[in-house]
Amino acid sequence: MAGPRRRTVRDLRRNNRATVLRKLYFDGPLSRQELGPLTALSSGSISNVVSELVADGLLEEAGSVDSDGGRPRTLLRVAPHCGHLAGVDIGETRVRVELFDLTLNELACVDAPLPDGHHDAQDVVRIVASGLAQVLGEAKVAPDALIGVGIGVPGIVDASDAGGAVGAVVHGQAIGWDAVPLEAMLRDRGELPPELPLFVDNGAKTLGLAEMWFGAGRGARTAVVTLIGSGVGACVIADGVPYQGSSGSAGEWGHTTLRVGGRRCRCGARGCLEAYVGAEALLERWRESGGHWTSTDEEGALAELLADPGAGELLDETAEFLGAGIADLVNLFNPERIVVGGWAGLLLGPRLLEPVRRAAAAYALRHPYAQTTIELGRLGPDAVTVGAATLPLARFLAEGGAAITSGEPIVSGAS
Amino acid sequence: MAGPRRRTVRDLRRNNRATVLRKLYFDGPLSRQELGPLTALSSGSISNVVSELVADGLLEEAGSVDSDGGRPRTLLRVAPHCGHLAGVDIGETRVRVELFDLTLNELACVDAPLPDGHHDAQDVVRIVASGLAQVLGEAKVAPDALIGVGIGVPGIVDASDAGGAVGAVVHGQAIGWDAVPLEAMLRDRGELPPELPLFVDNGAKTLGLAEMWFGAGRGARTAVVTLIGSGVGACVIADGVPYQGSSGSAGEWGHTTLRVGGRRCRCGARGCLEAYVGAEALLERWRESGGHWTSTDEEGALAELLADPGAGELLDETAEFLGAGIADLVNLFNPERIVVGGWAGLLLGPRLLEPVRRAAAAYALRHPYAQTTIELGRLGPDAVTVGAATLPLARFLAEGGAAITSGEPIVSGAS
DNA sequence: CGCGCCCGGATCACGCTGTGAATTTACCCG
DNA sequence: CGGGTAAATTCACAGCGTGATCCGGGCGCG
Repeated sequence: MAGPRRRTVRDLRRNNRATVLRKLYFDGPLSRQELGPLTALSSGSISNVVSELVADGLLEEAGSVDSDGGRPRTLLRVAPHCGHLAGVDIGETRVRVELFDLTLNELACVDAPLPDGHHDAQDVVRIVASGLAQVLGEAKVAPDALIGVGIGVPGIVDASDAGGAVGAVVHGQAIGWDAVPLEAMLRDRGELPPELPLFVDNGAKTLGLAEMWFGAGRGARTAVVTLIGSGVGACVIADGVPYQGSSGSAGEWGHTTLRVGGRRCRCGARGCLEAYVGAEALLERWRESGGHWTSTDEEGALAELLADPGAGELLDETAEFLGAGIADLVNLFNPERIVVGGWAGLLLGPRLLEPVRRAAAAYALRHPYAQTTIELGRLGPDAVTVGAATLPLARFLAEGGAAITSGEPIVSGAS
Repeated sequence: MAGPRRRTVRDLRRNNRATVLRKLYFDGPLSRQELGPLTALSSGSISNVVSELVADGLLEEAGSVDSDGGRPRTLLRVAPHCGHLAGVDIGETRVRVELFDLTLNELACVDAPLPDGHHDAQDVVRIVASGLAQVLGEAKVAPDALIGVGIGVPGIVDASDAGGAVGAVVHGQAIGWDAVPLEAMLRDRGELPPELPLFVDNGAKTLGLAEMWFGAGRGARTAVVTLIGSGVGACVIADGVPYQGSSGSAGEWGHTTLRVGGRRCRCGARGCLEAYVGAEALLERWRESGGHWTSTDEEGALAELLADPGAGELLDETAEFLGAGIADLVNLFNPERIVVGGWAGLLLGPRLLEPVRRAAAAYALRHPYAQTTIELGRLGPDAVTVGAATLPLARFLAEGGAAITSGEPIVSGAS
């Protein structure tokens, strides 16, 4: 597979650039002085690295603060407009393209509805490409000012190079995609700069990333963001980076078995977590127990369920299943934090969180459970684009903002 | 917690030493010539690094092979006696201390039985210390020729520094240990060289490591080694290193819930995997369904179960549970390989492997399942010591064989 | 038997790195 | 206007990997 790759003394500089850039990105404006201890670099190196970064336009000065009686320290920050990022959310019902500056402020956004059911991949690719062109135009950003594009898709993304096609391949049963070489198709249109970093990952994972960077997961080094919507998924963060597994399809928590031989799940197996706590399955169970609703969308229906005093038992049972599922995560991953997200998760949260915590405590081992907190997500489902944009951003920071041209094929899931 | 640490140009050399050392360790004798492409180092660097390592006594020449018409290449290999490793297995019924050379050949071994039930930690520590002294004496190895000691314990090892005590703290319900600061106790005896690297980890995990290094897991970068004995555990390897979680207690697969509200498990929860496929639980279930045995030990009893033609249904059910449990691992971790080990796993393997594969295929998602192979372990339960010795060895290789003196507190779980 | 060839390995000049002390710069205060 | 102070830069130094060059051992050809 991948040959061993470690190189020269130049990489030191790249790493130090990355360290400085990251520190400055996350921990606000800092002076060169403070940067030293924080990055374990000597004052000399800080000076060199910073002036290089300033020359490259990645850093800018941001005022200064007095230092009693001496030269004031000048603060540094990442220049928000030194590059732009795009996030794409390919959902089951719409495509959403959003343009951000480096600090992930929204600059422009377009939404394109998608007809129900199967989506011809070619069509979707066209929509994405024109959406990108549109947001760039709206915000008056040149295409080569794009640092990278992240795309969240509904389905499993295979980052392994199997199949011959270069780049990410998407298997999305929900929208009828089977081994769609999304990255190659997008590139082949020739509208994007040929070397533009392109990242494709599961939409649930990108949502999880957003939650980790800017939501309830902030600060945790190892965490699991659970996403409960119509179906159920999860995004596992180990040591600050998404855990990918051998082919990028790790974290399929929804199809974890909670009852051997139990309810039939839409994946074909029996007793999956999703078959009990996914919104679709939950409503189905409500109907079976005599519930009914008038809303035409799942979201409204679920709200009606929550308002029904007769659904208490159903909800308690759901909490037990969800708690047991979370306990599995606690036992297997031993995270510091578990975030319950997804539109259904956020809707159910206020009602279920406490019973879920109790169930998780009962089902999990004491020791790892004591290390974990279970919290509600803080970001809505629209954060998929933000999370997707996070992918090229992470790469950008990790490279120290270097011109990304060389070697290493750019593939989804690259950390 | 841990401040950011990255340093100087000297680390480059350390890394390259490590790369060369590792390559040579795993892929047998190689010439300097071959080493170049394999480590992505220039011939000059290879020359420098190798001569340094030879001067340090870590490498030695191992014959030469003709190169048609030119100067023959001299082969290099790691010097097996340039250092020694000790592995300790603290089991529920005995302590086992084994001494290895660098290639993990056994040099000496002592076994000390432990009385049943609770074990006073102080006693165990004494036994370990004297065991170490004994194997060193038997093999005529000086204590400072020890590269490090690895210890496998039955219980959860907390590597986080909570509690004030420096070093690994062990929570072992099975032997009545609660927050035993094993590392500190061992060091406080003062018999070991004060800077000797000491690693403590769960015995199941060290067994898993052994399987990864020398058994059925060889070559896989991400894998899960499942360990079925009286109880059930697992060792998760992500990208070649053990996945630890936030406090080192990840991989508690045995207490994953397979049936919400199901059988009571000895951990207190209901429906754990262990409550169905652990040997203890399996025998219990056999008894409930009318089985009986004459052996006094679980191993013999399990053999009798396997020989009983009337137990077919029970075994099929067990296979379904085990398959579902493995499917959970496949869905969550997306490994390239799953190894079924542990004494009970190995005993049940020939009978159960096929039905387990079928069940796993049914319960897991198609895509990740297609990426995985499910295999039997190849190492017996005695490999705990080998796996434990693997811990300091990994550190030794990662440090490029550098004198391990400085900085970084030496703690279990350090990768 | 001797010569030339060929290839593995060592050497060396070069450009690059981070370090840390000395130096310069910028601002406040009296 | 000059002294004091602390931030930021500069600079000599040691160390690294690179890759061209050099050395030397053994084979095959004449």
